[in-house]
Amino acid sequence: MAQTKNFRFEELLDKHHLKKTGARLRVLSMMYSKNTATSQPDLESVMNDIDRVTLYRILNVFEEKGIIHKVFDLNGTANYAVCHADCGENHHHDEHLHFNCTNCKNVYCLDDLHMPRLNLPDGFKAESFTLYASGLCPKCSKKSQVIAN
Amino acid sequence: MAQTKNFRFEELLDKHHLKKTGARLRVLSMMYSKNTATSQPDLESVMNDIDRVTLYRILNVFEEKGIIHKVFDLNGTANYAVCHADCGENHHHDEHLHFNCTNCKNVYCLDDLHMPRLNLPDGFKAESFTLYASGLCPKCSKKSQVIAN
DNA sequence: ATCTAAATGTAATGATGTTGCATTTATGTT
DNA sequence: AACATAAATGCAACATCATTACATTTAGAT
Repeated sequence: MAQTKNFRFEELLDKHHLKKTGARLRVLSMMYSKNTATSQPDLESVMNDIDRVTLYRILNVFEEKGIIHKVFDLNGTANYAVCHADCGENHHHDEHLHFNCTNCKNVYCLDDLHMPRLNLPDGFKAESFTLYASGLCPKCSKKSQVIAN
Repeated sequence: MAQTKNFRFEELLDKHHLKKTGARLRVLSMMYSKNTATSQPDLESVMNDIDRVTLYRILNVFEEKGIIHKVFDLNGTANYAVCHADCGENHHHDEHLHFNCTNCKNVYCLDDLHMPRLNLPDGFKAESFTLYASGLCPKCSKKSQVIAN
């Protein structure tokens, strides 16, 4: 199974004309295994043998290629999540809800919740929308109930 | 008129039990005179006689008091805008659209566009919503037309 | 096996966020 | 009007993050 998955990631890199390096495969494998977005500090703490700058560049190139998209959390730090939709080079579709838990700080991409159509005031030409929400995620809202009782 | 305005800002500071200092009045006057959000670098370039840390703390205390609210632009840098709605201490209502122009980088608060109600997946307890859009603002979309012709 | 462009590591720099402490100032009280 | 004091400011310092330049290594084509 691990092989199947790895194979999938290698294909993905091929498709975007990126060399299949260990670092990139590990980053992909980590990001695809989570249902929350990942910040660079997160990556650094897990893969402390890979240089900070390398991670920075991996994230950048993945974003350019449309493999991941960037989303800022409540503190303004960048988090990255895999693009499930059809993102292409410099052409992102992350018009879903980003939910930032105020307790565990995780950022969830809720892909099913799409943007409603909005009428902008005269002159504004929107190219993309993003929706943010903050509050408690399922795990943390369960915990806070337990504590309250 | 300048006096009328200043008087208004002094009242505002009084209301929140903040001392009426020159730096604070100037920050208020600048922020209220613009229809876009202001980043700390913006403030620093205009008021280069005031210390960076002082501006940082002014922005923080204004946000705590609900005088301004924070919004991150496409680069993840904090921008601040005056709260037109009824924001109180640690209690913000910035659930309107934040429009980030990709050309001039300005962030507009479009207060009239409120959030639609959304049904979150089970377990998610949202406390606040924010809506982002990016694209061209009226000024820049006009310019780009001129260039195109 | 070799070659080359791409990827990585290292070093360095600038911007920003944040805290501690000494000094100054706004404002209530005498 | 002078004073006392808590609040506000300025300065120094440090942490983190974003970003670039350059030297070295490596993946993949020949």
